[in-house]
Amino acid sequence: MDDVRGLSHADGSPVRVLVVDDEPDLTDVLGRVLAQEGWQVRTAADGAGAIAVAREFRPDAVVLDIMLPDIDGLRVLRELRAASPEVCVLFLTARDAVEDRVAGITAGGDDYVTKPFSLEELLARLRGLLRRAGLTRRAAASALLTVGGLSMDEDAREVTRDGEVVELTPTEFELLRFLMRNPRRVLSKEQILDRVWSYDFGGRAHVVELYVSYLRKKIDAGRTPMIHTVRGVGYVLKPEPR
Amino acid sequence: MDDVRGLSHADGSPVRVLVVDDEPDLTDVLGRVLAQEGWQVRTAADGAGAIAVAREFRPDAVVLDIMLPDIDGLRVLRELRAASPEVCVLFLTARDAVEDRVAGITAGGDDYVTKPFSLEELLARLRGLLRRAGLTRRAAASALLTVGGLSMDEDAREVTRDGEVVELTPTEFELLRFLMRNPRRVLSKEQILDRVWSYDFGGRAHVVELYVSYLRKKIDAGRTPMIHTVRGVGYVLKPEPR
DNA sequence: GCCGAATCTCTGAGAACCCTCAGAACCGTC
DNA sequence: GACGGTTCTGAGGGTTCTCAGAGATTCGGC
Repeated sequence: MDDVRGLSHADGSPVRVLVVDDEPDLTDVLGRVLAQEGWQVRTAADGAGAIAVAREFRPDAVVLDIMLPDIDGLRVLRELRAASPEVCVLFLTARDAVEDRVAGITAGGDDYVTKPFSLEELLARLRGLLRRAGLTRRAAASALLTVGGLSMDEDAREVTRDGEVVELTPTEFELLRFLMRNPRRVLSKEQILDRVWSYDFGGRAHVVELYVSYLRKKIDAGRTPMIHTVRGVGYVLKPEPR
Repeated sequence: MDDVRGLSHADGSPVRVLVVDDEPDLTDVLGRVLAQEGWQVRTAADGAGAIAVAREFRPDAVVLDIMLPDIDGLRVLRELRAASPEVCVLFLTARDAVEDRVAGITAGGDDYVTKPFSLEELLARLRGLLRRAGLTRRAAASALLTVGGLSMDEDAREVTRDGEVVELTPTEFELLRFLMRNPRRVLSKEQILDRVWSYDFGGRAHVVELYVSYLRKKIDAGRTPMIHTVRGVGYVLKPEPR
């Protein structure tokens, strides 16, 4: 379970993540979700706060909004790096500000997510960052999720059912990833919507039904179904009984 | 995987690289990239610092900017060589200052890269230096990359697909090298841009699409495609299934 | 077996994304 | 200074993806 939910240090202590953004709603949600994933979380609302917190918290990773009220995010980054060069950074950026400002970021191993993002995407990126940082010296094992006859290689973005490759669109992929990270657990449509779709998505839960139907067509077609409807509640992904 | 990512000494200890440049942004990114490649890295911002660090760090290779704020780079080199004659040096030079100064130096087996450079180019040069110096675990054979029916001789700059030689322009070659070093892993356009293009390149990710299209014409033309588009994410190089 | 509610699926429109072409700008060479 | 090769910009066009609406279907309770 440990490898699926929270990653931890070699000694078992939880990974520390610092979240920096000036919207309290966002830091709140992020803080809660990350904590739920088994990480130790602190938040800060601006650059000065981030630097102060980092000094004593010594985070392993930082989720950092580039647009901060006081100091420029890239400047904050440099400060953080000066204190601990190893720290991983996941940037949050507005869609249009991507091209010019984030240039060079992904080269150093860091990554970014454009607002508005889905929580699953942010989590996946963060996990990837930490995984790669912890594994630099060893072989770069790719993240492999498996549930019954289903398996997903997150790096290659390849999904197979009973050995056969299945082509998925980005949203389908994201939905399946969420299901595979929570096998045997019934997930409500609202829960799925909150995790897989961007936080500013206004639409109804109807899309979830639609995409579950897409997934079924590609994954369960003709085989023993793995995606089950729990009427009035939501959906479960279960490995077929052997 | 180990031979692809980090090179190491015969005894398995990681190769030590010292990076010397007065721009913190540059040493920062370089340091992280090199560390990610499995090397042990230290940085210095000037000649005096470099000499001091080298004394105790005893690097196997040095990435050295010729233009340093305090001491002339060539002077630093002489100092370093005096302490350990074996050290490999990769010079960083401004474009116009090339001929007069570096010409003589490279005779000694060292190499240079002109600013602004792409990270892939610098990495390739550094790997080449270390390989030729006999620091790698595997034999000092020429660097040969192979993915399915594709193979690339980095020294000869020759690429073949299913035995047929393919002519590539410098940028195409660099792009393909990056893809071949990360087979089966989906690379985003931003990632590719950050690695294959020079760090001062202001352009849009659109160029990546363009060059992928060039590469496809030369490499995949008429054959089973190896370069695949992952819509909304990026590109992957995959060996055709056998 | 019937009914209402929940769920599934089909369709189409709009948007996002990607590929390619043509030409301009930029080399280095002769 | 002209030329060939390379790199990059911009625009057009085709494809794919997402999502809303509406009808069809299934499910569970009665």
